[in-house]
Amino acid sequence: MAQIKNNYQFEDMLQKHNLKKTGPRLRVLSMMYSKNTATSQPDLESVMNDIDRVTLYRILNVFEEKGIIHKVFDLNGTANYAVCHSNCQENHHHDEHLHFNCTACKNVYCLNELNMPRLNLPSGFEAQSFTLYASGLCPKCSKKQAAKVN
Amino acid sequence: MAQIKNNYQFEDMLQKHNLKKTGPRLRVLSMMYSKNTATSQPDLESVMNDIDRVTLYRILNVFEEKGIIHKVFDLNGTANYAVCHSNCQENHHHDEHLHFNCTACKNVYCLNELNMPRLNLPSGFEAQSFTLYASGLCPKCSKKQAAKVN
DNA sequence: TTACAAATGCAACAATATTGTATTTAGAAA
DNA sequence: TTTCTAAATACAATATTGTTGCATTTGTAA
Repeated sequence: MAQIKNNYQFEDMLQKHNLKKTGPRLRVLSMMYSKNTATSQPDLESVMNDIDRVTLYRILNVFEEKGIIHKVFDLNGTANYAVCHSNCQENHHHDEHLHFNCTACKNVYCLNELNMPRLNLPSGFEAQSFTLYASGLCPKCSKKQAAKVN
Repeated sequence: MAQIKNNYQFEDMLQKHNLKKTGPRLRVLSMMYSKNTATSQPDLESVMNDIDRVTLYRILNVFEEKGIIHKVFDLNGTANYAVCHSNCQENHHHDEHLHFNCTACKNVYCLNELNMPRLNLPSGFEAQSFTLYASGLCPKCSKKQAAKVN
């Protein structure tokens, strides 16, 4: 699931988007690519605690603008960030996949393989994009719970 | 769309949920039932500016617990509150409808008539609830835009 | 190596939300 | 009606999340 990439590939990614190769940016990239779930803003902040808070916000913002990551709010309204796997372009995301929010471990999974079902909205509504949220138990947590019961 | 209710009905609602009939609660109820869209927290706060901020938060929280209203985050992560039209019960909401966020007027519409499509998740994921978000132009704003073009 | 735009770090601030506690009030009981 | 009490409100303080402005540092092109 998690794409393993080395530092050279992250440097390439930055260069490709006309972003300077800086330590903070490379560390944020490497951290986010090492996980198969989205990372909440509070988590990011505590893990990247050597990077200035404001710098972190600005890094996340440019990455989002460039289509490198996308922001998703979990069920508590907390901002989460995940790498884009679909073909996102600058200022034009294609993140119409399912976001699964585990109620136990709080992780947010991007289920890219699940594309949106077709929907016909009430007349007058013109939808430009969709996002689907589900909450429940992720595979790990549902296993744990099953183990407890036995 | 907007359910017209009078003050006696709001008093009944409070009583039914074992909540004391107070001025602030009645005014919040009447305000929210007068609209067919969700209301953002900032809007609520400025409209209900005679009610203490903290009191407003606490009112919204008990209403949500009791299944009278539900909270929905818009595309900017801003909290919005809307009355529950489906049969929501205490601590057990049934708000699996589409939330439509207009990119022009920023309103959030609860499209209750649209029920969720069936989805089969990747194995291991056990979903307990779904929410669907769409963004684009609402009927009013798409009309306005059409008028501009002509 | 130099120069400069871009990125970072720091300070201040704004907006959103929570906790604790004193005061007030709705509604039950006398 | 009056009294009493738990619940609700108001107020103060604080926490969290996010933004803006500016000085300093740094990546990179010349």
